[in-house]
Amino acid sequence: MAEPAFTLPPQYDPSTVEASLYRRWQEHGLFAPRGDGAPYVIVIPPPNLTAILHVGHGLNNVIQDVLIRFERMRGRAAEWLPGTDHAGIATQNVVERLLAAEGQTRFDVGREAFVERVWQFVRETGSTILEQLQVIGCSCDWSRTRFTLDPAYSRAVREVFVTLWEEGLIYRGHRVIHWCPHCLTALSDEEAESSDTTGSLYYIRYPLADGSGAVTVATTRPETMLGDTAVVVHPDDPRGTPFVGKTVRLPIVNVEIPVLADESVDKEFGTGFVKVTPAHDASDFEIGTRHRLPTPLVMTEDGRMGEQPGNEKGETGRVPPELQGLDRFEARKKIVKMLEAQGLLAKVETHQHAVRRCYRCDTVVEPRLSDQWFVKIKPLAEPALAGYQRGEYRIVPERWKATYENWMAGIRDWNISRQLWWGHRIPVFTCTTCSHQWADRTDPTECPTCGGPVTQDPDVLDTWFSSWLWPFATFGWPQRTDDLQRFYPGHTLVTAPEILFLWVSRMIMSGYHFLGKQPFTTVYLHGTVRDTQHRKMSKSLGNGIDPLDVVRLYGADALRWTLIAGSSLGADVILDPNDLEATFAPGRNFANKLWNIGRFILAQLPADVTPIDQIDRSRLTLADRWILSRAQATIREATTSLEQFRLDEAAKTCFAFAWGELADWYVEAVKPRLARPGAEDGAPREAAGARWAAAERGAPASAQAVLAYCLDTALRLLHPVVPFITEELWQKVPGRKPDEVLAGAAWPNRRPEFEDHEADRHFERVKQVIEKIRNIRAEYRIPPRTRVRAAIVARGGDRTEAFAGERETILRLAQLEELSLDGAPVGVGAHAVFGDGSEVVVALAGAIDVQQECRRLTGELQRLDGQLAGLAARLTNENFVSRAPTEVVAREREKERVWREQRSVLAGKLTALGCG
RNA sequence: GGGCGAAUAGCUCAGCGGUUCAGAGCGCCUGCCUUACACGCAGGAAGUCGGGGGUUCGAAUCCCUCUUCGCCCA
Repeated sequence: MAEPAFTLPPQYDPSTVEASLYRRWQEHGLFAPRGDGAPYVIVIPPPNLTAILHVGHGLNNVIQDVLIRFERMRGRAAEWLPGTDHAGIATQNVVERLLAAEGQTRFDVGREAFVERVWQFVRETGSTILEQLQVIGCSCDWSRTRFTLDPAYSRAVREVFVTLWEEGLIYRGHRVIHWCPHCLTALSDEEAESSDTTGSLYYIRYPLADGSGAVTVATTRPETMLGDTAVVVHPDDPRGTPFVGKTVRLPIVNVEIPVLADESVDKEFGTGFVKVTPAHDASDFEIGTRHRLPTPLVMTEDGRMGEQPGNEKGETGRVPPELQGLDRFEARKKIVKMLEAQGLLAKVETHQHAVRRCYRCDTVVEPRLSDQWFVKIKPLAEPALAGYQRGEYRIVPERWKATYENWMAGIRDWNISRQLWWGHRIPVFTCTTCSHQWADRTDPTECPTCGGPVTQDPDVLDTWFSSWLWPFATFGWPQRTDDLQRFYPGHTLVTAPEILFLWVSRMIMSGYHFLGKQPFTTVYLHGTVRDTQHRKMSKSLGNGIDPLDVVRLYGADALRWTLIAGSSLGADVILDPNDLEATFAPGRNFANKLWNIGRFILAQLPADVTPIDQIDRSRLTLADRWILSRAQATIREATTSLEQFRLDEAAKTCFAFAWGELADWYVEAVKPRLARPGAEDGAPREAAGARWAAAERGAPASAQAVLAYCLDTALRLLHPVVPFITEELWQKVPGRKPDEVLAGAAWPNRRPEFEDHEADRHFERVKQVIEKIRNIRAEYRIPPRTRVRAAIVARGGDRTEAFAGERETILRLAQLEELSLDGAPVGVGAHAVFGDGSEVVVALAGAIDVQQECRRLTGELQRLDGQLAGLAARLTNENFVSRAPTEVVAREREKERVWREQRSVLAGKLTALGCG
């Protein structure tokens, strides 16, 4: 072909191609499952509809995209189902803030108008994050996008609730739950996240009613003392025995409460005496129940001190006027002061303890006695756990096994009611006439028992009570839809460990309970994205990275590359938000390298480039055979790595092939062949020194075919990780039909006929020769332009013919003017000796410094002697020879033989040079 | 208090029983605008694989222990 015109710009500019490539994929309908291959299903962990894409989402979704693109290319009917969840608390909070900006509260506008307002918000911004996923290249099946408040999805939620109700698994619990005073709702155990906090432990004296002294209790929450109804001590604690049965006078409140014995008391904690606040502490509630204590609430729902209407047993007067309405933390300070003034504060210690906070707003959770709906979870957990133990699904990495099993075995009932307006209204109805209460699949107009008027429970369901149905409600359950038949059970669930309990385990439970099968076969738990101080990236710390900034600066592929290549199985990903350049440049550089590999190769290819399977293999050069063989190894390794979720390994393997082998060696090796003027396909040529080769070996056409094949293979292999750049280049490969798209192309098949261990070995030697010559050149500071003469003496397993076949490669890449292979001396020179004894000599007449050369070779010799000594020690060790596997011993003996050969050649050189 | 994980080159990480396995990327040093790429090419320096003990013919690699850090559960 004519002098190639490099029409492509020398630098890849992602911003000009990404959006249109994404559109192209969508127009081709590639993201919906195609063909009749076995399905491969991933359901997305639905982000909050209020969420803005952060780099954690980025990691999570890019991993899913790599997997789905890989399986799609392998011919599976790939279904990656996207969507969002309605995020009850988070969304309600956001809209309440919008209202607050207008000077209103949700109570001002009323429930119906408020919910309508939220829907308006959802319609305006609810799909923001899904659109952002497209920017980073996610190939979700947008035709099946779901939302947990879709009508069909809502029917599934209701069906599940009513079914559980009918099965007797839903009950009304009167107990102490986690209450968020900011969100004004109950939370489940999993939504109240505990964190270790440095607080104070206050020791308070409670005077005995009979004036005979006092007992001292220790507490981290002094304000709860207003609700104390007893003091307990362990029955075996000798310190307590004299006091059990007496009463103390509760300070400030000024009521008398009993001192009781209870086995649950930890004798080691504080003084051994524990105050009991049944309405504001879960374990105190249990103590209270055992001893039939009253349960006065002393705080309002928004976390202020106050009597609560409906306070049982009509007890009032526990909160003195000066504390009424005071925030609980203000009250704590004031109560401590009051106690101090009365001489009742014994001491204060700093104290490490766990404090639970609301997972949505970070407010300190207040334990609070209340009535809530609970799911009896053991009957759901047991089949799910049994299925795990039968191996019906697995968790990767496996180290999560113990955590998961322990949690499932010790699981506690699930509080599913939330005092919110945004969400699935709980379908429990009560007759105002006869008090009949039931759950209903449709909204009743009258009581089925007495025909009286009915009211619906005002609360909504926990958002997780809808998202735990995600793997099947999204496919139409409870309808027996085609999608459900086809896509349930799914395959891979990719998420972060922090929602293993909150979400993953519950999906598994609901899957077993409602469909009798695990929802997916593999749970892949990836790491967390952190900054260089290993802090989780968060908005409040300001250490986050905006993925869209990265896309703007370096391209989506650079972002994806960094996230995938930088995170090994389940390990955290450390990124530096203060140095985006250092963090993402490797990805950008790699994309640009690929671009230039493509730019060069494409410029070499004729429009009718020969397909690799039509090439006469006998006409391939050593370099051809080598790169073709390397391509097979790369296909094999990348495929295996992806199958094992080792995405980083797959990425790095392909990187090494494309850059380290194809670009650095093969492309360089074939340049002379491609540049040969007038070279025609199959035309005989005079290959200087190619005595062993057939005359037509190494024709440009075969080089072109090999280049085309290797480029095509590399692009296919890398496509799941860096889809944009690979697609852009692949489009330009000759012979492409207009409707062909890499995203819809096949994963490369291995071609065993190109696996060639001999070529691997021989070309490896050619590379070493070149590297050794370059190394000598650098050491002797030979200017890059200066061409020198060199000689190779092939010994042992090395073949002169192999070097002869790549003579031009060696000449070019080592900057030689002449290469001798016939053992003829080249005069004074620098030597290098390989294992097996093969020798390289670089002629350095004039430049050579004999003393330096002696030092160099002596160093080599000493290194070799060290290695030989180690080997000898092993081989003379009878234990080693008798106990080590025979193949290991044989390998060591072979090594010794080769190194001895190398040593003797080296020693000969030293003698010849006259070194001391 | 219980459980899990991490500690390998200046940084971020691979390697997890066999010495040409002490590696990669970034950074660093020295040369190069060699007609695909300076977001590049070539060469190079750099780690007693956290400390100690043990198992083994042989240990970054397995076991114990200590130290430091992180996470989860109570």
